[in-house]
Amino acid sequence: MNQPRTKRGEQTKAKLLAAAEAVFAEQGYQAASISRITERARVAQGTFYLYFSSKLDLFEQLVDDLNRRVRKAMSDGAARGANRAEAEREGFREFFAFTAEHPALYRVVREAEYVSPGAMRRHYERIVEGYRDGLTRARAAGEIGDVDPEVAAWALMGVGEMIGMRYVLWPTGDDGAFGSGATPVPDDVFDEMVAFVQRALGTAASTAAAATGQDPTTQHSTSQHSTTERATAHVKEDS
Amino acid sequence: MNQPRTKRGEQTKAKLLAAAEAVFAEQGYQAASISRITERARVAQGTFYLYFSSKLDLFEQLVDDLNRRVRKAMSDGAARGANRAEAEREGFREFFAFTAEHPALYRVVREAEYVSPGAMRRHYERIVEGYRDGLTRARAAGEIGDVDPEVAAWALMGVGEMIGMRYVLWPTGDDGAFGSGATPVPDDVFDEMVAFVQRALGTAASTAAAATGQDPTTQHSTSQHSTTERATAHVKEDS
Amino acid sequence: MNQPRTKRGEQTKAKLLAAAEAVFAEQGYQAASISRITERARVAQGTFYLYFSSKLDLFEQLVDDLNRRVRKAMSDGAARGANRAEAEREGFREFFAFTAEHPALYRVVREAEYVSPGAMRRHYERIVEGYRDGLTRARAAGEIGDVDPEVAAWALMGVGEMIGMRYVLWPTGDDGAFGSGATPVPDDVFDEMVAFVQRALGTAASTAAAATGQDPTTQHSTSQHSTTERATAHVKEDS
Amino acid sequence: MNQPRTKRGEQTKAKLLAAAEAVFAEQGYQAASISRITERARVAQGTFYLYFSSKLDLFEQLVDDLNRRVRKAMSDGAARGANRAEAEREGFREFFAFTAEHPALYRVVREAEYVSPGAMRRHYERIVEGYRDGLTRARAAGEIGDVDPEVAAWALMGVGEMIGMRYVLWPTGDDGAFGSGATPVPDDVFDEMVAFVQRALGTAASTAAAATGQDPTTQHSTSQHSTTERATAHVKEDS
DNA sequence: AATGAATGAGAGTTCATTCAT
DNA sequence: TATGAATGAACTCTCATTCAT
Repeated sequence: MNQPRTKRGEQTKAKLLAAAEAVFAEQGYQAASISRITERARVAQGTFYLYFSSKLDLFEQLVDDLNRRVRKAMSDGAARGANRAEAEREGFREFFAFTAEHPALYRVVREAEYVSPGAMRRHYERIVEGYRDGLTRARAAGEIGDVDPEVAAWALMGVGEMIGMRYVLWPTGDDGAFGSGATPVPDDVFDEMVAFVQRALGTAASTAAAATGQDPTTQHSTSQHSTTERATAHVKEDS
Repeated sequence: MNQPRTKRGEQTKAKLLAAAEAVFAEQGYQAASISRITERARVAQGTFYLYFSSKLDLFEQLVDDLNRRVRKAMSDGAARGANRAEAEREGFREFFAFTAEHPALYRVVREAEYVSPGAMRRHYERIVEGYRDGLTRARAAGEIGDVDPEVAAWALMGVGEMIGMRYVLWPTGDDGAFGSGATPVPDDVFDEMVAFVQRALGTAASTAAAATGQDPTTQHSTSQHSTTERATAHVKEDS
Repeated sequence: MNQPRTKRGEQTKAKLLAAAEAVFAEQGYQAASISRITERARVAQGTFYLYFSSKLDLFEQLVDDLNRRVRKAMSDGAARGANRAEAEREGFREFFAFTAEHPALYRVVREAEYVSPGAMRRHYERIVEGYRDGLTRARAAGEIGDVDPEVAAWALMGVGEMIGMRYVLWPTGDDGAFGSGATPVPDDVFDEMVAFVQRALGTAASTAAAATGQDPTTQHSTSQHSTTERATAHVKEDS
Repeated sequence: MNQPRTKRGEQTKAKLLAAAEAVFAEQGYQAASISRITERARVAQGTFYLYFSSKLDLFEQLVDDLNRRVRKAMSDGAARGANRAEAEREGFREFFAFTAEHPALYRVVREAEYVSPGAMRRHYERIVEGYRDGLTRARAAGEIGDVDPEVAAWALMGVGEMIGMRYVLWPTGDDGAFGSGATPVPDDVFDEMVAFVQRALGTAASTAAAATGQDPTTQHSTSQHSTTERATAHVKEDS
């Protein structure tokens, strides 16, 4: 409920947040009990209420915190790109990396509609806001086609969320249970998805690459699978 | 637990499923209690266990049932389209209509990760399967670009889900609560989204329209924003 | 929460009410826990909430029920009196008898200010109403002096409550703990109190006795139940 | 736990007692938490246990303190009276004034049966002791009738408590909640109550007045009901 | 087929109290 | 003297599920 006023208190609150993230990721918000969280944090149950007024309060603090961090990661990634196309690619790369490292955010937000609609909307809207502003600037700069930034931003959000869910969070097995080691998106899927998005937006490099016949997939460094070259080459041929 | 053996039993089970859908839509799966469902169905609590072995069983039956119906609606919509582009458009139209009419499906599936991962994956995979098969055929027929049908199908699923969430289910106000009357997607947003998808897929008509610069928005009446003019250029030619 | 719909349910609710009265009498409302009540009633904790929506609901039902019964007892007692003075005496006699038998009412009502102010006021006001109506009629009939029925009724209520607390409920010892066997008011105290009240009201017999210098307290023996016949026998002689 | 040894300590303890009185008055003993009390006193929770060994200890210290002060107020009031009748009247006046100013005492004592029966009995017995001694002396002096001082003292206590509760503490509205501004007893009710008591005791002036039939109510202004005329007949003669 | 009473584990939360600083 | 973090037992209440009728 109150902010910690001593170092010890700060540490305790941090322990609780970390434990909560872990427990939420494992069991989800509803199934996670305060007692399991405090147990994992190795504090007494009563201690929880020193720093959070309720389970919901914890939830909202955690979502807001993770949301801030995922947006930071995404914009840092985008900033790393030398051009619009690279910025898009790197933003998504960071998004998936964050998802792999913090599955709690992802899962808990999807569960949040009935828990805290406000927190859920805030989460999506803030990410979309980032997309939208980037798209608006890019359109003004002629780097992308004449898309509606708002609608496109929501569409991008959807693509990222669904691809993330399918390829980052789902276990490879077919048993429907969650494996412990969430894997990042495979390179070929990632490239395919980026190409999908860039065609949808009419991103310049993509178009240019299509025009020049260059294979734009060479521009990224960390590709691990050889199957991705073909990913967006077709665009030119199609047009 | 068993299938009803009499007409009366069938009606009772149907009442329970309808009540469950309504209660789930209002409160979500976790918050919905058997007693609230039986109350709404106007049967005694014990009656519930005549037809469902557990709350989870009900959940899975309901999700599977709604999934079957939404896929039917989508494929009926797509079949109505005279060409590929129209099929895409009409499929989405039905998807959003179904979402507006059955918010329970939507909301409950998002909550389902920790309730029944199997049911959740099955739901998405079945829809994606439909997309994928359609895309595979369309690509073979040269109606769309050279996209990976699997990845593109997941991306489409993501776009549909997110646009549906944002524009069909969220109330217009900013209060974060859910209004009672879910509204279908506004026309201009719908057009913009369809155009986004068609550019991403390289749907034939779309590309052609983009090339000729024609404005085909006259085909539907209620478009409101100027950003949509180019979105569906192909339709005219198609018609 | 709901009324029982079967015989078994009725019995269970009755068991709960009886157990609650006993536990409230022993420990008071605040200290009594639902689990102690259900334990005493030999039902599961959850059963409690079949018939009461909360601890407070139980409290209010119990207070209202006991209030109804104490007023019945008092008015039955008063009706037994052959004249005004006897009616007063017998009403008080029943009040103390009820207090001895149902200490829960007494104790719980005094605790109720912060629990359910409404229930507390209702309790007192209903009893006072009975007094007030009786006094109003008595004054009209010239059986008592010219007192304000409302204020006098509250004063009577106060006398009864305090004498009851002191002489019925308090243990004889000085240790401040509660004995198990609450004793009814000793005869001499009872007579003294009745005389006090009758002087205050100017009850006919009392005044007459005062005038003639007789000591009306001598008229009765120490018996409590069967000895009452003669209790107000003098009244007639006095008048 | 210990008595404060410094000026600062004394102030802190005083702050705690004042805060406790306020919180008890607002919420009652059971609902009042140490943390709310220390919060209101603007000290840390741990500080509480420097001066009180437990919540119960605080309770008993507070009750004893307030008891001392109410008895002082009452006996000061009584001493102001020029004769027996006036002493009675002024004692009650102070009692109600104290009740209005310190509702905590009143309310908390009624709640105390299960909290600290000892403190409760002590509270009542000390006040009754004062009444009893006064009545004993008055009877010896022939100022009142031949009443049993002990029983009459308890009856007076009851009258005072009930009238105080009804007319001082209860809000005028019918909503059953407590208003913030407790009002002292209205004049007419006060007069009526004093008359009731004086008739019960056979206070000299009262009897005399009754005999002469004089109306002495003109002495105070706000009398509202006609039923009070005869109530304080003696006063005139006394003045 | 249908009822509704009964269960009991487990949830979130509060609180008087202790203790290291 | 004063702080505030930490404790853990105990509380009220909910719920999916079982069972006798």
